Amino acid sequence: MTDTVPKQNKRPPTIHDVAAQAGVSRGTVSRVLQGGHNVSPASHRAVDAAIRKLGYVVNRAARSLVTRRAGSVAFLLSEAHERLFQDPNLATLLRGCTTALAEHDVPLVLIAAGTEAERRRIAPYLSAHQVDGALLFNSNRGTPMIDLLQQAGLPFVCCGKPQDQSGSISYVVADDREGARTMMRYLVDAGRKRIATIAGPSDGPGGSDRLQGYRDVLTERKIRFDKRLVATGDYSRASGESCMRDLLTRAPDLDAVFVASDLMAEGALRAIERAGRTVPDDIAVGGFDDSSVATATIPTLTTMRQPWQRISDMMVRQLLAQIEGDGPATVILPTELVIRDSA
Amino acid sequence: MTDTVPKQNKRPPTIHDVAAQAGVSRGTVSRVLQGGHNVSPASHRAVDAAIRKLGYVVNRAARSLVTRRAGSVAFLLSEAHERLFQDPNLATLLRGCTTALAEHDVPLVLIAAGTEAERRRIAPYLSAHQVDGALLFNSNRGTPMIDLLQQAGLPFVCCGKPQDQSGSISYVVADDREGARTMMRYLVDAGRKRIATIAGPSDGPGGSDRLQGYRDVLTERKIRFDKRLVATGDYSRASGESCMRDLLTRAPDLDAVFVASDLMAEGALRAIERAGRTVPDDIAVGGFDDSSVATATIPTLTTMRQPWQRISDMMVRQLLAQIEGDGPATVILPTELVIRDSA
DNA sequence: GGGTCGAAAGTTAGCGTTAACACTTCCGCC
DNA sequence: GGCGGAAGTGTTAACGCTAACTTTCGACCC
Repeated sequence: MTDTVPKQNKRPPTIHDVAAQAGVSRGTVSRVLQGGHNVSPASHRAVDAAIRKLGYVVNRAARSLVTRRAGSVAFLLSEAHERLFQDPNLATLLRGCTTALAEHDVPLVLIAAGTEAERRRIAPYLSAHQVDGALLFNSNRGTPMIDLLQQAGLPFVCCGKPQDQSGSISYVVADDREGARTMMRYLVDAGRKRIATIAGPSDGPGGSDRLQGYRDVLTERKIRFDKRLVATGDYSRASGESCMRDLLTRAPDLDAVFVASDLMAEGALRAIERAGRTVPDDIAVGGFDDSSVATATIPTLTTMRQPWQRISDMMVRQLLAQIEGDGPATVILPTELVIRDSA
Repeated sequence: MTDTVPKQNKRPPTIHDVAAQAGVSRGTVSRVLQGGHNVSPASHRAVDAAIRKLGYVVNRAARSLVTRRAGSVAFLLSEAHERLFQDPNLATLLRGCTTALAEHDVPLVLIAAGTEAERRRIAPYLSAHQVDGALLFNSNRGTPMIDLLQQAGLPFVCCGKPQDQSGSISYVVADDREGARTMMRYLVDAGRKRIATIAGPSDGPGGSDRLQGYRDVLTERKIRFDKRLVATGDYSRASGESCMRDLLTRAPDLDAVFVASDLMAEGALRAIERAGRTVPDDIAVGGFDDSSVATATIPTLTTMRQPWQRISDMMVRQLLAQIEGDGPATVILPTELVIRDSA
């Protein structure tokens, strides 16, 4: 009379089973799991074979209990709902961090922390070290989340320069200022004389650095700064469009525009088209990000590529290092000019 | 001679500390943690007070070890890289599930499973039940991930109807067919006579249901089906634009178009504008999704809202129920017509 | 008054892993 | 030939929690 239930889930193998199979002690198996120091090649091979044979996977809960490490890190979604849904960079970063962490076998826990209520809810979770560290996107807008993390004594790494630089906070950014300079030099070298810019909010990602880069090159090339050629958007498509309209009104003779994000650049392209001007013949447009929209526009966008892959990797590396006891660090990564049709 | 290190991290309080503080046994504290059955009101209060006073947070690793439950669920990113970055619905769903799960105090682990290599890597992780269940987005394209989950014996819920319906698979979808009908009836009732449609790929989200809804209403209203009025895109902006161009060539007299996604509708708007026609006067445009782009277009999009909030909630509820032992179920949620400027 | 029952509480045995410790070898060296 | 040390291995005590088991204590009923 066999069991009627098809095949009941028999317990997964434990380190004990592996030890028995390999003919060694649990301790030796554990040592192999930790990297195999002080284990003879023969034992190592035996254990490896046993692990494969049994399909053994370490029980993270048990490990976590004794090591007092969660073995996972959090990605904090600190953005408000609306913004979250629109930023193509967030998706890119999230994907990059997930992949980078997978390489280290560290699960990524997604945590919503956009509202005050959410922050209150997760505070005990973080304080109790249910994760070993946290990754932050766009930490720039306000610092409540950062305060919380510091108070919890949890290692964390921001993507983007945090506003409050008082404490030593780890962060990874693209070189916004130099990137802006590169784009500007490209426009100048292409013979453009009246170059406008649509900057982002000074407290947003990139901060005022991209605007600063714009000014740097004007100075460098001895071009007079004209404040009529500067507009400030909020990184949304709509703001890019309205800023461009304003610029075209204030300075109809402009022949290029450096836009601080691709999304705004898309809006700008639209405004230019509606004004009956052409890109790039009348007006050259340079973006920033090389996000997914850059290839979707007509014409496609010439833009500065942010090295998201490397940014993710560095954030993860920095975070893991910090968890291991390293001090905070800041990493600045170079951007790359991607030439397409708009300039 | 006090310690020089500022304030070393003293151990967080354990259930033992709480018991001592409350003057009860560990068992009683645990019972309170489980919901407080068979605990006298007095003890319950004492334990609650102790928990608050000590700032106690349960150690999930220890709990997990003894309950043989991970206490977390996975969100599987089964999309290839490029698509992932562009789908506004994914971000919405991800956010919704995170929030819904937070309510149940269940962490969401993000797992990349878009490539074959990634799938191979996570297979043991899933088989070893390092998560209690999985949430899937867009399971439609192929079933390798589903096979893997079934093999691992892990409960899971899909967003969208899975292609392979052989096994009984839990899924949650918006009522695509009825939604399409609603939009179509709206267009017909508005006096449109030649209504075209841009459908999505039949193996994509929404499948052929939205196209079916289109045909349903034609039949219902005794309008002859004209295959020149049907184009098939791939849900991208670019495909919406090119499909619309085709439609305008094949049937210049069309006076409305029902587009199976907002992103494609955005492309369609563009094609219409370029063709020198106006929306909604010449041509009415109806979208599907009510994603973030719907309010960003000019004119804003009339569209069918997918109830992402409820979809997330139901997915989470279903998954948790399944983890508790319930059988699979399918949930179909109604969509809602959102009237804006394009129709 | 003895028996039964159930609620409320205490007691205890693990859950699977690691890390600290203890124990053998075995090698090289004085 | 004894001694120190290192490499390899086994042994064991936690880690914090839950669940099953036991105990206590009244209430209630015949």
